[in-house]
Amino acid sequence: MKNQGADILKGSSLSVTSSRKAILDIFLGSDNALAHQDIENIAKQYDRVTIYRTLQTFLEKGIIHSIPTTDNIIKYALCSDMCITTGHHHDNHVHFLCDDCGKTVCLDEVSIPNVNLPKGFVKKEINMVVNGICNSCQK
Amino acid sequence: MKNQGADILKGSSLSVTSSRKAILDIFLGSDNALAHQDIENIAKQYDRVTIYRTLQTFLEKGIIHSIPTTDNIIKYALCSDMCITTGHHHDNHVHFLCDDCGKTVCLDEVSIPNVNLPKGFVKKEINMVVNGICNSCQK
DNA sequence: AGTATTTTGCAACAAAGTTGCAAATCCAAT
DNA sequence: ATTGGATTTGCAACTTTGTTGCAAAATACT
Repeated sequence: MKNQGADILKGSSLSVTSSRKAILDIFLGSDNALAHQDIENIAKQYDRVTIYRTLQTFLEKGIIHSIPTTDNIIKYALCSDMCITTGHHHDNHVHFLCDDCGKTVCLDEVSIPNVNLPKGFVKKEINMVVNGICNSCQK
Repeated sequence: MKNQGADILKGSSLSVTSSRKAILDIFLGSDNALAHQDIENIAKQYDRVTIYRTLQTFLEKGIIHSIPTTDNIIKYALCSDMCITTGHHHDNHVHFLCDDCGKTVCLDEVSIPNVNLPKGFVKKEINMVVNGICNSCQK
């Protein structure tokens, strides 16, 4: 557990740098998806540009995935272990955006149902984002 | 049909101005969803700020809806007649984003399937965006 | 440890979005 | 149709977000 971040980086054949470890640790320690801005606020010691490039790299390597949300802020979350180890994305889960606290979470246990598209449309990827009130804000 | 734009504006108790009519006409004449930038390119005679404000107003009045897409560009499309007349949103259709031509279209005939959320989560709105190849780019 | 490669931070820039305010436009009531 | 009040527009200035090139620093390889 000690060097989980470094292990993930090595596993994706990325060089292990302090900024990458720090950003990865932020994701590992967060229970919700994070926007670029969130990372910037927490990892103040690193340059804006470095954070942009790191997130980009993580996306390409499949370490994180991006979530298109209705509040027009791209959020990122760690991919499940399976994603990282196989290199294939199985982001087949629903995302939830709380209208109250604004947090975006992966509902890993809720998989996206299938849909039938009209003739001529070929499906490659599906994103499903549900807005509402999350379990913490609920009362 | 002549003053469809003006009628929609009056129906939403908005004053009828040339920019609003022009932007509404662009939507009425388009078969796919449009980004702010698209509008700006077509309606060159109007100020950027006016377009931002007009889109904002249309959103608030429920004349258009926004579609969160994976390409990180918010796109807007007209709401169905039912949306506008009832004032309630029934954007219960799937959106399709073509990876080839980049167009985003409403699949009005494909409704979003239901999902069961974990205990404590209350669903208010669902967005479903499918990426792939559209019927025009296929072949 | 020494060298080649990769990554970082800085500066400068480009694009996207916001705000305040005066001038122009629209609407409603004479 | 004209006038007066409210709304909308365009401009300017600004903030935020994202990008690019390059030299210095850190990392990896042997």
